[in-house]
Amino acid sequence: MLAATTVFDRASHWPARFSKGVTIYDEGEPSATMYRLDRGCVRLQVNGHGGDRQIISFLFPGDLFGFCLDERHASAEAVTEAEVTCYSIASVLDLNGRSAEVLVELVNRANGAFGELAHHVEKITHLPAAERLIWFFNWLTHHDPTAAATGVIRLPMNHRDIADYLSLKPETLSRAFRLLETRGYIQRSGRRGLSLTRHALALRVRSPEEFTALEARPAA
Amino acid sequence: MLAATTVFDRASHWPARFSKGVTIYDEGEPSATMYRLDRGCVRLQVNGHGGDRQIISFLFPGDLFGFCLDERHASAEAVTEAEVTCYSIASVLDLNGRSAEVLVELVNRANGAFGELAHHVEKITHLPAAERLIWFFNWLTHHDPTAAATGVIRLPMNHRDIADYLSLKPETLSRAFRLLETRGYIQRSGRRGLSLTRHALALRVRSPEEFTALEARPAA
DNA sequence: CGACAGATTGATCCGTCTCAAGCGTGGTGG
DNA sequence: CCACCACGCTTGAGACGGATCAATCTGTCG
Repeated sequence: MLAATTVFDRASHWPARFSKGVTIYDEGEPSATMYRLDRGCVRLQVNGHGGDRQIISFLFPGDLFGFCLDERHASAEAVTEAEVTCYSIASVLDLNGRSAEVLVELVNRANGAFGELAHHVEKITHLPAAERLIWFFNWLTHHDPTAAATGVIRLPMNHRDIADYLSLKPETLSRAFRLLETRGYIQRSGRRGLSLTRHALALRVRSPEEFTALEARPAA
Repeated sequence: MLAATTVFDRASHWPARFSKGVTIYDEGEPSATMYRLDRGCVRLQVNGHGGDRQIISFLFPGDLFGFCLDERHASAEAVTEAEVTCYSIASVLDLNGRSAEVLVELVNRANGAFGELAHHVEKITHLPAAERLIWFFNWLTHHDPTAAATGVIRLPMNHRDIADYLSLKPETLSRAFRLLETRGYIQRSGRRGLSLTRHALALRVRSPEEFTALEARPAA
């Protein structure tokens, strides 16, 4: 998967680093640079009127972001210290004249992001709090083979970020955490550490749909 | 704006027509064709577990859709009788080798859709029912210069579609309609016709943010 | 080790969903 | 062209889930 992104390495690029909490770009800014995340975690978000914030997606190493040709449609902020590779958009466009892979890669990435967001919307609007959280854990493990195998997750973001991603208030999220813990789906260690129990892992091999529908609703 | 889409007319293309309610493609299907909508209205949607449906976007003439290179990430259905131009994806990719505009056009469309969806999520998760509806009217007028000028709208879709787009139940949507009517923001004629009143039009010149925040909340 | 931001817990409120009847419009057939 | 029928929209009453407000607790970092 890293190989796929090296398509762009023939365009002009350079490394950069953003520290925790820093804004990488803001919605509405003109865009001249796109990024590939190499280490850390980044969030894409839309900031609403009254300080309300909707996190659109969390990005992990290997993910591409900011490939807008005109201006930024959302903001990007570093969740943790983040190392990225920056690509000049002009030179990526130029590269397209020489290599057809560029279009394929960009359009696939864009469509993938769109599809993922579409499903995210469906989930956060139709699932109750605890099931949204399970959905989130499932989604996290898709981006981390280690977590998928062992069930151990080290959350890079705080609860407020998760709440804004799942469209819940921190208090409600906290109650959802406790509910899943009580029911034996997760075990927590500290604020950022958690492991999916055998119980949850066994269920997770099936489709997320079945998992959430059949197992999270009824009381243990 | 129609001129921009004729970029693709150098690729192989043909016309097609779908009647009301017909599925154009389903999520998960392999994709070999992309479309430009010429007349009518199409909806993109994700179908959840228990018959729950989230409408991601309504498409209008001039809009491009289905430009996935591998498989469909969402379903597309005709809201009304719809006339489209179909483009072979293979030949669009081929065209990219000869014309750099192809990449620019596709990536811009994809990013535009992503940005719009991101904002849609923010709205439907943070706004109360009546304000979501106002947001929807505003969004509709962006796609129809005539409506923007006169304030008269002929809805192509039924209330159930609007409800699934705004993530509301039909009953709640109905109450939101009545509320806006009572407060003098809209007048309705029949099930599909409505006009934004002077009151609403005057407010609409400002940003949707101000409009929804300042004017829809307090009782008249 | 100490302090502070972030997380938890409890009590209460409010908006939307749900279930159940009545419409009314728009489309159909006579 | 009009009358009728059916589907979709409307309206009401009640329940429920998440939001809110406020106090306390606890990891994490200096």
